[in-house]
Amino acid sequence: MARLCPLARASGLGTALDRFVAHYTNRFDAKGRISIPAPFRGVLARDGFDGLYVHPSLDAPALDCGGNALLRRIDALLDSMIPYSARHDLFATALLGTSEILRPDSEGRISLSAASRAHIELDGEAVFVGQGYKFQIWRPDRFAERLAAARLALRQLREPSVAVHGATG
Amino acid sequence: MARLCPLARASGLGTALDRFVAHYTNRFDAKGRISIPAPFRGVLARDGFDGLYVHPSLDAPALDCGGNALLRRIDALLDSMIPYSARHDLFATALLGTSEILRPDSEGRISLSAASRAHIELDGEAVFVGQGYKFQIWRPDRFAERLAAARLALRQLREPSVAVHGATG
DNA sequence: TTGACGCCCATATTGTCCCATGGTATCCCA
DNA sequence: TGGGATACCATGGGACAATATGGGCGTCAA
Repeated sequence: MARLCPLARASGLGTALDRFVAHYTNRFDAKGRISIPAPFRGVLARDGFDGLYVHPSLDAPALDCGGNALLRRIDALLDSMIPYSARHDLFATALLGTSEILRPDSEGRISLSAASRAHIELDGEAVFVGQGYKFQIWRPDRFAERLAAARLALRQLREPSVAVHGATG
Repeated sequence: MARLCPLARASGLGTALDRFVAHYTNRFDAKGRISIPAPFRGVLARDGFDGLYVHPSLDAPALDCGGNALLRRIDALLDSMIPYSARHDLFATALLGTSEILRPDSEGRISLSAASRAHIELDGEAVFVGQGYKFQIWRPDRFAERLAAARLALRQLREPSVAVHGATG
């Protein structure tokens, strides 16, 4: 079984119904396949999207993944623009041109394209990070850095005057 | 709307399956033929257009391709302009006058006209870029440049001041 | 005749489907 | 409460199908 973060294990969030929560680390096999965590597959099934919509994250070295909920956000953005305008085409290129619709196999595995793997420099393992209406795929060490930075910022926010190293989570 | 297969209608997949998404790089063979990516062929088949409508892009060194959905967009654009106006005739010439209708062979390949190839300086390889209701054909290096620009523009539009570790949505 | 084009077949590669397996968590019953 | 049985899940690998690509051949028009 995939390694589950302690928070999810303790709270039972791993079985959340309609939102992607918690994070899981899985391995790529020799064929380049990787399992979508079962809880995420459950969310996708509820979402009604028979497949997985994937595109490079705009703000992070990661891939954004989801179903109809994610697709609706992209549709809303494009529909707000004038068809056939330069602006529409530019955004369609960034959002649709770099996307893929993957079809998980019967075991719930996907094969990421070479372009997607290269974008986040995936190698051997990947972390699936729940983000509510979508989830992200990270390179493990990059995600650890991001997580550490987030925690540090949180501590500093709560106790600005206390030495960071002494704080306990 | 294009006809939806029963599965797509039932599962809500229609909006995804009827759109050109992702991008693929294919090669020209010695005869100047190139394969339309299979997923795009599927969208075209669903669209019902017998052939492939192609014309030079208005704003980019690329070719716009599609079926009935693309033609409807062009019609709508022209209908929004004053008939016989200079503007109307200009667009009609650009969108209709320089277009061609190609017949893919039994393997799903097309042969672009010399004019079309010259327009985007195609040589050896071409990138097929999904844009929803249409797709574009690019020279690979030009597409890489456009993609970088598009992603930058989108990032700036969405969140002018992005938090380092914030949620990306 | 010659070259462009459509149609057919061949092939290597890639992707998909199916079954197997080992490990882990969960459940059930004593 | 504990221990065994069971279900679930990630992972591995073989078989098969789909796809991109190469090339031959006949037709038609210039």
